[in-house]
Amino acid sequence: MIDGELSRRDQLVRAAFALVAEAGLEGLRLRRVAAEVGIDQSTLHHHVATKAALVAAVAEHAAGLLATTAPPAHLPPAAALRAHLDALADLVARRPELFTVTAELDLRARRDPSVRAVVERQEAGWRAVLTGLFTALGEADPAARTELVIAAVKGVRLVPDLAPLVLAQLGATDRTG
Amino acid sequence: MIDGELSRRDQLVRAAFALVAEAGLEGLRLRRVAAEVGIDQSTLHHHVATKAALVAAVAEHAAGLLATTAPPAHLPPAAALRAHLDALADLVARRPELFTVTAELDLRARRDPSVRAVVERQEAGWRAVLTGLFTALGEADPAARTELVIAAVKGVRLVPDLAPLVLAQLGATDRTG
Amino acid sequence: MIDGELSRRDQLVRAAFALVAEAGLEGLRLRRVAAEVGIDQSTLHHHVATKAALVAAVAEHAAGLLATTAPPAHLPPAAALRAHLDALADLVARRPELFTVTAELDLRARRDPSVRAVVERQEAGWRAVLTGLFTALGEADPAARTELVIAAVKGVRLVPDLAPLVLAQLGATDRTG
Amino acid sequence: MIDGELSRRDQLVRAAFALVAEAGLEGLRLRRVAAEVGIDQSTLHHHVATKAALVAAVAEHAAGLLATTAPPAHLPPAAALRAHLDALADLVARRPELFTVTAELDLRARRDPSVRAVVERQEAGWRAVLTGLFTALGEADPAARTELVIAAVKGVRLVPDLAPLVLAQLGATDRTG
DNA sequence: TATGAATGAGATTTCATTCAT
DNA sequence: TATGAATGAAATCTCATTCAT
Repeated sequence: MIDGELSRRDQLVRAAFALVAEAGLEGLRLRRVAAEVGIDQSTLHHHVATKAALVAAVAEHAAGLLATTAPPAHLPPAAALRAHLDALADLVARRPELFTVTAELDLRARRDPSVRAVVERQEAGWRAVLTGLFTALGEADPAARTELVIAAVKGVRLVPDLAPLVLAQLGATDRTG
Repeated sequence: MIDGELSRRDQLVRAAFALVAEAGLEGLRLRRVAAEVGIDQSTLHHHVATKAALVAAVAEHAAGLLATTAPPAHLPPAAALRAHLDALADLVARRPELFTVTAELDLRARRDPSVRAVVERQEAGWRAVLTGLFTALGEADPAARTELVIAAVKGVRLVPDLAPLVLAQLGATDRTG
Repeated sequence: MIDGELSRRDQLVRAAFALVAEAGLEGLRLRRVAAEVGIDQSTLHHHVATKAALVAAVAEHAAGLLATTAPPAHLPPAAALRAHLDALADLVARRPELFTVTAELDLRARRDPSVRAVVERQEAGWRAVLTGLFTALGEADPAARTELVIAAVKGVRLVPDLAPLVLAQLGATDRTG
Repeated sequence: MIDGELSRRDQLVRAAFALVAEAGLEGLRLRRVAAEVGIDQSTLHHHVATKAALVAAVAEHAAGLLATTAPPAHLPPAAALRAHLDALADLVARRPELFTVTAELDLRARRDPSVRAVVERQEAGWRAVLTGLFTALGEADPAARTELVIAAVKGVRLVPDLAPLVLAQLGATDRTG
């Protein structure tokens, strides 16, 4: 799907996404979003009712992008985990802004219920996948391993250069010896 | 030094800190900060020149609180690492807002040089401590272990309940066997 | 074009002009300008980006009014000079505020480059006209005569009643005999 | 009288005078005046009750400086006129700021009665001197000549470089031939 | 005489949103 | 779907002035 075929709404969401990556949610200005798409600021409201709705849409967009790292269902657990972590590393490298935006959204989710809903749904899915994998791998404490992975990924979000170094340590089966 | 003896400036910084924890940096309002301390909003500028300066002062305050988790110098490395992680877990449990504020500041640091300066200085110190410990412990890749700890801590910042679970996995000497 | 048909921007500029005449540039308040036109103060910014831009527009407006005193091109020099001075005297009598505003702008021009640009352009045009006339009249030192006229006009700006007395002395061809 | 012997009040008045020359009456800030003298802004109020009083004092100071151009009483009229114009030219060259300040005060006088009182008194004196001289010189219309001189001087105030050119034309006895 | 703290009034500007066209 | 004009609420910051010390 090329850019020209995107709906106005999608264009707006992507423009907002880019703006959040650049200036933060705090720096998000509807005027600029509209300008980026080439429409008037008041026209924007025909496509997105309110600023909060736009932010929620940005959250949905981000969740969609993150979902692409889910491992294929048919793979054996060890390979699936490896595939997932590789996909994450790849995504961090190719689209670092996505993770900046995610960090912004995590903070916003604390105060905005509609953002929280999206963020929590995405995270629940991720958590389920990881727990499933670690359980299949026979890990002693799959939940703990899961949280470590999630925390580590979230923690390197703003420093993409360090992501490979950190992610490489998460695939190892044994944690204590 | 009890609260009543704090300088007005310190009172303001702490009030701002609390407000950031509650409403985010985005929701920080000088009016409310002043009101919380019981002075006029114009008087606030008598003590803190500008909002940016206040935010920087909040960052300093946060850095100071985090510094209390540094392990005592005389401890052997294994105990020092344990002490540090325990102190972190303790701080997360007792003062979860500190970590919320830290997450806010990490994002702000991307755009505000004076906040960035404080945040980077704090993080550099932390990194040095961890790398020293892991080196002393004979870890194969002390830098990698350091980044994993930092990332994991940052990643659980907003979910204090999960902190023990995650932190418990970071002290283990062996990662791969 | 009657007042009711003026663009909002023009209405605002004229209201600002009147306010400067009354209270000085120092006393110019956007709130009052907007109120005078009957719109909200925030709407004013929809038409004029910034206060400085409004002041610059006022300067343009003043320059336009002053330009009406330029003598018709076809007149012989003596008549042209007389016509110009008469037009000036007439303008001083009919629109004394214009000259008050001009005096304000001359001072502001020292500090505001965009006002300076307008003021200097207007003055350069005036100077060129006068020098042309005095040269055509065979004056010994056209530049000197020009500056005397300009200075004298500027000097009586704030005392319209004295303008005729002063202007009457500027048309005389011979200055020293 | 050297600077160190000036009263605090005089120091403040001179500092204010300099600041008006630099930033205009509009840009006059008590804080800066106090800082320039090396005292606290609130201490300033022990010496000058109010900002308006300080401005009036600046006007007095300016009037005092202008008074130095009055011609010695004993000179014959022609020489006295020449002496006065020379003194003016000299003052413009040596202390151009004085004339900037004067221009500011003329505008302020329109709105501030206490400034107006000072300015009018000074101007009345000047007018009396000039009219006396032109009368003694047997001018046909001494009042008119007086106003031309006053206007011309006021008109070149902001362009000291042109002052000699303009002033030179004001001493000539004959105006029409 | 000097100061630091406090005040209150006010000013410009920004921004999301609405409405009529 | 699109727009330009308008709004109202709010926010930061400035500044002269006052008061207690």
